[in-house]
Amino acid sequence: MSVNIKDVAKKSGVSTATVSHVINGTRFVSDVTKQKVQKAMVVLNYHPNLIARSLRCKKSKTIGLIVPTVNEGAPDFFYMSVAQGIQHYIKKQGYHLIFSNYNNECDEEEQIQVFNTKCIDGLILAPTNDLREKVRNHTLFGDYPIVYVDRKMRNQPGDTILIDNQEGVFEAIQHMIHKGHTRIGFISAERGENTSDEHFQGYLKALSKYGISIDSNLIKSGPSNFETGVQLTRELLESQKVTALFIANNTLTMGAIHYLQHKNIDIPNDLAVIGYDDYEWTKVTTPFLSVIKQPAFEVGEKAAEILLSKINKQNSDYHDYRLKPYFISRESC
Amino acid sequence: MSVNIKDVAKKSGVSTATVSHVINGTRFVSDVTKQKVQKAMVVLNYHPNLIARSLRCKKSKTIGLIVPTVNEGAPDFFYMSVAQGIQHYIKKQGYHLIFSNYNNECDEEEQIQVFNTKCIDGLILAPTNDLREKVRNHTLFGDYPIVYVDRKMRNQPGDTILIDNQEGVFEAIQHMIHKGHTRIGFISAERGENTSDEHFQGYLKALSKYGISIDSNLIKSGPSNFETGVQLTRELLESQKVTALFIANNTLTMGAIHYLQHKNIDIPNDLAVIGYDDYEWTKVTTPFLSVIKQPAFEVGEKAAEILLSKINKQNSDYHDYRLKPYFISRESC
DNA sequence: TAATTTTTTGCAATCGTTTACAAATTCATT
DNA sequence: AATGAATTTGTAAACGATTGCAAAAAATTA
Repeated sequence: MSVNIKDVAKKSGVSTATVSHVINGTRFVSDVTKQKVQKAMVVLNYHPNLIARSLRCKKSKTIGLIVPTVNEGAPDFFYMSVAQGIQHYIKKQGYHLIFSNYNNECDEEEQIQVFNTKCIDGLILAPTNDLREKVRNHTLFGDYPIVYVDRKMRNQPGDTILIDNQEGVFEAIQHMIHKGHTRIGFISAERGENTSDEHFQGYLKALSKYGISIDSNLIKSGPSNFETGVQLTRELLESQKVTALFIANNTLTMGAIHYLQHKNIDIPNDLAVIGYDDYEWTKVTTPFLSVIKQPAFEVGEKAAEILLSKINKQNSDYHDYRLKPYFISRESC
Repeated sequence: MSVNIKDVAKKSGVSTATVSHVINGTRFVSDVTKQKVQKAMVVLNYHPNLIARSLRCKKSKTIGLIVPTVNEGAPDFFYMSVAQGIQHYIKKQGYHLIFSNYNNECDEEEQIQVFNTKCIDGLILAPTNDLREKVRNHTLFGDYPIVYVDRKMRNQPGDTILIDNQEGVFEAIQHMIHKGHTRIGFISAERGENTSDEHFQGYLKALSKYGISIDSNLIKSGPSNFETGVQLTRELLESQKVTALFIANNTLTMGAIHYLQHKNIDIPNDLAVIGYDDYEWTKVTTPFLSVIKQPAFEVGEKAAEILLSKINKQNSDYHDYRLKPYFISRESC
């Protein structure tokens, strides 16, 4: 792989400038020389060195991605889909993705530092809470555009791609109401994060739209893990009479479903259920689970689209973009 | 980001050579100048440009990864874990990963071409059948080391990291036999791929070790999808009397479990079950599913380890490495 | 044919590092 | 103080592309 532009130039009897212009179409070259050059390129099996090109042009055609693709040991499917969406979009434009998943916050900062030296053209980042604080002081980022996904970064310029969490929950609850349910349980991750808060808002909005009063006994929340899902579901069902249950988090949904199956509760007759995230396991349950599906892949695509448009200076003002989740109606409600 | 080594040199009153040597520790520099240089670097917030370095050193500290992380629209968790394993290992060594997932074979070839121009230091590749044929003719690869994962590439030099498929199945079946089962159903993906063939060998090996005769009626295979899993399980259970069932493929396992839950079959009393791949959904089923877990993360780590050792010329002969799956004993068998 | 315009190409600097080679400085020795 | 050895630094050429500027070649015109 050590054949370079000079070799091609020599072989075809022209200057490197001409070869370069043939490659990039950046100025007129007569047909006859163009063909000489092209022939030389295939004969020598020449491929331009992108590193040299990057150095000269100060464009690497590479974007960085920093997301937690692994969460407490387990792979985080949401961010994986985001990554795939990005990949899908940028590939078409000849861009590359170098990616890096962080495990803790200190790590995250370090990753950004590394990316800075890599001359990335842009960055897609899912910021932790911690990072939001830190970045206020340091000059952490280089002078490339940044797009944030899933979480907002208030004190920093940049676009943000978000999920319309409220709308997703609203639709699900509304669907339940249309089916005649009025006592609807709601389980979510701990309040405080903007995602769970928005979920809760969606729940309230739907109930109030249809004039159903809020019963705080039907509302539970806790840390996002399997056991809590089991636990909260048990607490809810043992103490309250509900005809429908919405769980606003995938891991909690798994716990809930496990409990319900274990207790042989007839879904949807005894209890209608809508869960969160359309992962593979929702197709194993009996009956198949209706869910709110987050448009993770689309988030990735959108992030990539916005980022590339920023890189190419096609627009310069910052926006938040909210993508609507899908309600996937299967058999559980 | 336009502060470069010259700026540092000027600021600290030394030559760029000295700065470079301070950065890399490549020759002796007196303490006093070393400190001047280091101070200038922090004051200016200097970070060496890795692209320039790559160009000069012909080392990019970047490795490429080409795997099908998306398979028929659905994310492929196996390769995702592989990717994470790689990531985990190379990060510690200061390497980066650029990755690319292919959807069809022609795409795969193209991706390799692109990587060649990126000056990757090494490549990790899950080759398709198709690629194995193609590569015979072309000079497709650059002169970097290559490590193959999951599938062998016979006509090309390189190491291969494989899973000991036979051993995994053997252990599972043996476990069933120890529990007293003799009529053990076996469902796998279509024969022909070396993975399914190895699965089948494991089944045969276990049965013959314990002197259990082979009954071809208990052996089913078909394309890897949910419906086939349902279908084959039904066929097996309706026609044969079996007390245990092993499914050597995750998607087929999902179908099987769905059928069994739907039919209200008592696991493990009516039927003991061991499935394939320890994905999240195995913890939703009632009872929790015992599985053969493929060491995907470890495959990634091992691939990275071997590749980096090749890049650093620490060894030069090619090997196949076979990693043993884990048998995870839960409640279904 | 000479002058002028148009078409087509080449020269050489540049991007930011690393590194072979050599030069300057310091130190010890006589 | 002059010499040589040891220590410490600097100069400048790479790496492989792109591109502003200008020159050569061809075509047109007078």
